[in-house]
Amino acid sequence: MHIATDTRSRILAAAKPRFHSRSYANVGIQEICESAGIQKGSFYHFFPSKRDLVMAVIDEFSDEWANGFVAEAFDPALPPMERIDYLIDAAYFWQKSIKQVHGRMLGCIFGNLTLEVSTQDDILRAKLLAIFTRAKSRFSETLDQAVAAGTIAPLDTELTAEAMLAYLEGVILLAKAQNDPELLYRLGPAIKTLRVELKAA
Amino acid sequence: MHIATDTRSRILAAAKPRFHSRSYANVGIQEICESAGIQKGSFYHFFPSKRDLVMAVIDEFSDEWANGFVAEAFDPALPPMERIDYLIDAAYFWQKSIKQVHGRMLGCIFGNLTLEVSTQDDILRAKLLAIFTRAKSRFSETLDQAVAAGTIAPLDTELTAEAMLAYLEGVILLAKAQNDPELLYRLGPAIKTLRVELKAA
DNA sequence: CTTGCATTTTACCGATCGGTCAACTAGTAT
DNA sequence: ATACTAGTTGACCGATCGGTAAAATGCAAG
Repeated sequence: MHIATDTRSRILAAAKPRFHSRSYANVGIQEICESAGIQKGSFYHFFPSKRDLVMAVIDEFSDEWANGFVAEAFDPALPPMERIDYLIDAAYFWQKSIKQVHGRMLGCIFGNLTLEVSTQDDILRAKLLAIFTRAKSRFSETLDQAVAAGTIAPLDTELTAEAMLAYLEGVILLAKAQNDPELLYRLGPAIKTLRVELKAA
Repeated sequence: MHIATDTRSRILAAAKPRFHSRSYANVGIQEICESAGIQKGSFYHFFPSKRDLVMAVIDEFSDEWANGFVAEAFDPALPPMERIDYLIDAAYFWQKSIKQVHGRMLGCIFGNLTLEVSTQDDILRAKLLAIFTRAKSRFSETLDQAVAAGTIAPLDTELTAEAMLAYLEGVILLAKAQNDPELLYRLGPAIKTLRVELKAA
């Protein structure tokens, strides 16, 4: 591991907040290079294309969440339904802290990118879909355990998990439209009222 | 009303499907002019800027919906909660028919634009927020009537309406990530299970 | 000392971006 | 006939886009 790989991480460090706070199309390679103190040719030594860069950014965000709030929230030591509360809380506080620093509600980078690029780039769409699929399984495992524990009545855990994920993304979308993370606080807890019944056999 | 105003509508006709199927940044004025058989200078005779164009596009979509499916769905003759079913159905069939023609799930242009531009352009954000606010009040009126009719137990109709709107947008987002409108069919009906309780006084 | 490889720099590519401007056309009203 | 105006044209602006290629640099192993 050379110190030189530091260049790659400087590029990522410059790209991450930009893609999060603006959009895929609105962030240029040149700007990233300037911010990283790098020449454009050097950028293309580490990333074959802009798409590869944003995929690396997606991975970084994904890892950050998986090892951070998500790991805390989906702690097996917590009662299942409390994990969902925890996740909503974490999302709220995160968005709120970003707004305090940045002045704006930036929302979920996965949702942002999905709506921007998924009709134009199937590879990016697949990448983002994989993120959502993983998130959904965290929810469905939790719901399975809640049903097993008798905390909630039996339901279609797969579909309800997907519904909860959709709801979370939707609330973040609306909060972004209002530039106000407080909407997450007001609407977040209702996620637990969502139910998709089991289909009769 | 001159025939010449036909130019303006040709511009809009070219712009609408493009902004819907791609993104704000990815659609250029030049492309729109070519598709409309128009010179660029002519475009700027009718629209002061790209932003004004997209606002006109937003208005057109909004009017289309308001006079179409939304008017049908929120028909006072229907029992309140059936109106919501109707709206979900309409959204599903619309997305499905677009996919059949276009090959892709395009989603909701208001949601798409919101996530793309709302950190970068407060005027567009305000415009989109107004769309959502109007949509929310359709939901909340419906819920008010459902509560009054005793169809559903009392709840916070304002917040529940907002939750339902968020859920709808979220489901469309996830469906777009999967490029599959069927998700709307599977998850849509669960919208009626959402509840935000009245705050104790 | 040399070979080889990873990294970086510099200059460049054609294309496109949103937007401007002055000249021109056509129809209308006086 | 003339003057005014809405509409249209085509050329043009500087800036930026994503990406490329070749030469230079630094470093490490033989």
